Amino acid sequence: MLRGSTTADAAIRGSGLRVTDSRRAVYDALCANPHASADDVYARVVPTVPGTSLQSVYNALNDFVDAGLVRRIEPAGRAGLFELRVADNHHHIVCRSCGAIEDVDCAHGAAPCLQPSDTHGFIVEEAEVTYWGLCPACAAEAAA
Amino acid sequence: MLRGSTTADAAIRGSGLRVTDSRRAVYDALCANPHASADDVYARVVPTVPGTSLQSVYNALNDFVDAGLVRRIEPAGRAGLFELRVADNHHHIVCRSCGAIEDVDCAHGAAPCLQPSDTHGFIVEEAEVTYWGLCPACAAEAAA
DNA sequence: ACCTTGTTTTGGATGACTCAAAACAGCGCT
DNA sequence: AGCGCTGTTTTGAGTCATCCAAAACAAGGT
Repeated sequence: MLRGSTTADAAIRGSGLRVTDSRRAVYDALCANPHASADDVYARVVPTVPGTSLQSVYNALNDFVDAGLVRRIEPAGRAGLFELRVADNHHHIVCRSCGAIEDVDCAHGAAPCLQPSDTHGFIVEEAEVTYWGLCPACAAEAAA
Repeated sequence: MLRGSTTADAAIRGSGLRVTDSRRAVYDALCANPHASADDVYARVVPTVPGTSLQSVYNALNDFVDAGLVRRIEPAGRAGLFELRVADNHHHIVCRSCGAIEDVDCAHGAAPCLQPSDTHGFIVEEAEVTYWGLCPACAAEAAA
């Protein structure tokens, strides 16, 4: 029967997309790994959807992003990452050593959480913050 | 004689790097275009340093970055950009429509200009902010 | 002027991602 | 339950930014 989570079904269908095994598996993979690259997702999807392709994963991810179901982030120097948390203006903290990523809620509540000092006439729609540092494990290792 | 700017010479030599025509030209290109991709730099360098290669531009840019002379930024979905402003914790505002970029000084003065609400145990070294929006030209066009 | 060592050139390789056409499968309809 | 329209997946190739490595070359101290 290969039933996946019904929440995935609802989310996918609710976005006006057809529900397929492939998409369900991609959605579930993102639930299991909240900051996954396309390769990460593929690795999780392959065992349950044999014969699937990396391209299908990209298709599904891009469709989800277009539908507003998934958010794509791209820390400098890394492959794109996908996450299900969406539309809540949260940010990210990235470990410079091992690449670990955690969510950081916006310190100031509602979006946009910051205003630039000088907009140069730009209309600012969003402020994206990336904190760079060391995760606990790498910090401990560096101290030794 | 092909003399380039003496400020370039001083900066390059001051970083412990040898002064070459190629590097001088790359430095000058960054002066002329404060947010240039490797291709942009190459386009500006070729006319004055015939026979140079894109790889040489990459070499020079990477050497500059390693030496702390140049900063590399990478707005999501775009090629890396290089700038001479360094070590002053400024941020960027990027036009979603045409890709125009401007510097934005840190609203809160000294680095790091923000602290996350929850660090998840990470040691935060830097906060990088990217403002996304519409430049004046694209905003005017969108309004019409 | 010379020699050491850093730099440039050349050519190839990689990773992340996209494009496009043909095969396939949801799901609304009857 | 079956049909068919239309969206989805597969396959295979292609692109772009960037890097790697070996050989030719040149900056600058002696």
